Amino acid sequence: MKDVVKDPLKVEQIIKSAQKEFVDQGFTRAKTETIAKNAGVSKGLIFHYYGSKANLYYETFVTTMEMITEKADLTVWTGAENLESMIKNALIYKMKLQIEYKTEFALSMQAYTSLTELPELEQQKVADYIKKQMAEYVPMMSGPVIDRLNLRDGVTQEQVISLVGTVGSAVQDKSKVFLQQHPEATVADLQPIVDEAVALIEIIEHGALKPESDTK
Amino acid sequence: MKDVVKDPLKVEQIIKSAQKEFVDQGFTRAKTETIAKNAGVSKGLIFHYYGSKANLYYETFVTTMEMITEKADLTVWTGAENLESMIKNALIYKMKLQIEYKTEFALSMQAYTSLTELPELEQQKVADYIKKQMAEYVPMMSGPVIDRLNLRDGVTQEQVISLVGTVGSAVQDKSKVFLQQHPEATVADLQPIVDEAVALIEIIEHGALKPESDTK
Amino acid sequence: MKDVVKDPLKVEQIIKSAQKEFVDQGFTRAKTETIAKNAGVSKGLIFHYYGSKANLYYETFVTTMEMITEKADLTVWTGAENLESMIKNALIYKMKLQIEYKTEFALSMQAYTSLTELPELEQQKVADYIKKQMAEYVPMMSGPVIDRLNLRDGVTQEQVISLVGTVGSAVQDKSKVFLQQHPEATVADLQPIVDEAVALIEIIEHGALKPESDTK
Amino acid sequence: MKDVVKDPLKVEQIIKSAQKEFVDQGFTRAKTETIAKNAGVSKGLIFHYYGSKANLYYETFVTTMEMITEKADLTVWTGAENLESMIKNALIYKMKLQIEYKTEFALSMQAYTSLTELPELEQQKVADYIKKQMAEYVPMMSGPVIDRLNLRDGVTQEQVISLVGTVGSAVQDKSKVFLQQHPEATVADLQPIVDEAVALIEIIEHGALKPESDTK
DNA sequence: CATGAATGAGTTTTCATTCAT
DNA sequence: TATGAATGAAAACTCATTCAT
Repeated sequence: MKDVVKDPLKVEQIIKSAQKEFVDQGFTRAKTETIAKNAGVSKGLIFHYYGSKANLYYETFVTTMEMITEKADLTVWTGAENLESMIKNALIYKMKLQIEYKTEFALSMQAYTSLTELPELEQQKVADYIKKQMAEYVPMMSGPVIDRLNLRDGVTQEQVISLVGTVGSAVQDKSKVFLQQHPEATVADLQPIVDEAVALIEIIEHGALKPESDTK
Repeated sequence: MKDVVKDPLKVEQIIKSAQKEFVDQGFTRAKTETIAKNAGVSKGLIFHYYGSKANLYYETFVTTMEMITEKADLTVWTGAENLESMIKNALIYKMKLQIEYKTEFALSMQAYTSLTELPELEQQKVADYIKKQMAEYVPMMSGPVIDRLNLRDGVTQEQVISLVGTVGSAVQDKSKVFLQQHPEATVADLQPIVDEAVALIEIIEHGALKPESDTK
Repeated sequence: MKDVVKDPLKVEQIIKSAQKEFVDQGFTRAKTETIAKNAGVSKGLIFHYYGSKANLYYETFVTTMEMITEKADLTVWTGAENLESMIKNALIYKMKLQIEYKTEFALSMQAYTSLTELPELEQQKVADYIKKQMAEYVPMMSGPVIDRLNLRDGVTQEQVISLVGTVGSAVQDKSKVFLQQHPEATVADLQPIVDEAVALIEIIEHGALKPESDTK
Repeated sequence: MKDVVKDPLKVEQIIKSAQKEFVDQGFTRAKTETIAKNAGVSKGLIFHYYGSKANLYYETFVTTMEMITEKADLTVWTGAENLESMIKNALIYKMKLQIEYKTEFALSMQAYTSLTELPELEQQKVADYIKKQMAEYVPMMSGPVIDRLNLRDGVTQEQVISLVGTVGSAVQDKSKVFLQQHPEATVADLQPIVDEAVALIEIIEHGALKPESDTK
């Protein structure tokens, strides 16, 4: 597929249409016909560009992930003074993105879930991409703040990252469901979910930090 | 389908074969032909019993969930003195089950993930089942112990349940991946995952409980 | 099939159930399962007795025809003085039967129509039966009256029989449709159809008979 | 189905092949595979064009009816001076068509007969089409001549139309059977059937008209 | 004799993919 | 390069028929 010359405009239309269809229908029930129609191109072009539906999925996924990570402003993670404010900032920022790029986020969250629907090869490729991303981003995102935390004896940075990550995922899940049910929601509407999460982070913080540093 | 007389032995063989095929291939790639062959019955019988592949999935899922919940010994949850030992006991017990009933657990964990592959109707039915289960079991399992905990001011039971549940899910995910990669694993092999989780719970406990009670 | 000992009661139930199902659904869409269930016997027995669905159809058809012709009181045809009264009597009598034996009549009328749905062999057998019946009954029924008619020169008995038969068929068709739409209809409700037909017969009579005899 | 672009040539081949298969085998026993093969197209294309076998039947039926009515030269009906010559002309003309378009006519005559084989929806659609056609054509065809007839007192136009129609149907039935048995028959071979029918019409005419007008 | 659970051949239908234009 | 009509392999599903009990 590498040597096929692609019209950037059409690529954009195809990917956008594919994102929507894959998110709405899942990989299996998504129809290339529908994707092509909504993209305003022919079915043939999609296969010309991407070779197969499975590879279209992979490319759509990768493109989407790149777009998301590109938009991600790491400073909201790295600039915070304590866990609580970091999470709060990060969550709010993420929710802004999640609202603005609803479909893209949904796709990224659905990817792991869609794995079994894919053929062997693409299954592997998507899984590898996710693994690579994880390895790269999770520490990068939380590390700088974690470094500055005054952890209790016996508590490791990895544990804190793990707990925070877990809570973050849960928040993202809740937001997704909420956004599916309220497509016109704003950040304000998601505030309760943020507040809930922040409260949980507070508990974690209290449990992870040395008493003297356990005051904000 | 309710009034079709079913041979319990064949039902068992079919469900078992279906569990394996659905777990291995996912709903879409699973072939009724293969399920029938491995169950030692005819394709026709499966349709005679279950009406459609989608409904076979639903019935397989429900049967599996019932089997799992039936095996679940709630006392491991309800009998513990503190969060840490409760989680420890529960996790170890759950892992034993997860090893013994690898396929069943995999199916139960895959269900949510398979939703988009199912036709509308079954999608709804599976989702409803999951929702109902959640509502029923989560509080029942963690409630009794949580009740006895001496929570810090400002920390609610719901928050603790939420945190513990989140960690539990993460452990289950890790175990599943591990078991896929090491099909012959024993509980001992999963011990590191348990230990990790227990450490996280300790942090949560420390963060959630009043200082005076925060010593075991 | 001849050497299979059959329980007369069960035969009756099967035939009755088969008549209804074949009439309601047509041969193709009729299900042996449904026939067996409504007959209160097992599917197996039907095949034990009749060997195949197609042969069941044939036997049902023949039994039905025999029942109808047995009930037919030929004197209503043979006793009349003129065409008009013959037809009138005959039609009314036939309608009584058609109301009383709705399903049986419907089956007999549907038979020709169902031919293409049958396998070669039964197609032939049903067609032969119809042909034989026609050859036997039509002249027997109208002959005696026709013999007594004083036909115009150039008008043959065959022509009159043909015209009368044609009108008779048309009436039967109309009655059937009417009975389908008004299952609880009585002979009185069908009177308009009879009157219409009688008027047509009057015209035929007028056209077929010598002027001097053309007055009742 | 309306918005699928269809190659007129292929449509023609498919419809032609479908006509033959449906006439030869009836709806149920007709195989889409056979239709496709004889049409020189793939099975897939037929479903692409028509969506289902049942709808293919409906479209084949409608196309056939349209072709027949298009070919029908109404002047043969409307131009005649008296009943007898009208029928004679019409029958002969119709038989020419029936010979030339044997399959098409056979399909049109079989339609009513095939109704029970079709799924509910198509059953309805075909029945509706037939009803609509009937309502539209019968009066148009016979009306103009009937209008000019000098009917006896007590004889209505409707009655004459009814009788003539009945005879016409009977002729068509006979011709169809004859043509099935003698596929190479010409109009001349069908002459006896026409003559028979004309004789019947004469009788009707004699019976329906005022004596003074009852001479040609 | 009678049963009805089980079979599997036979069909329809779907849709990713191809390829002539 | 782009199209989209056409393909046909792959699967789900049906139901008459069988046969062990």
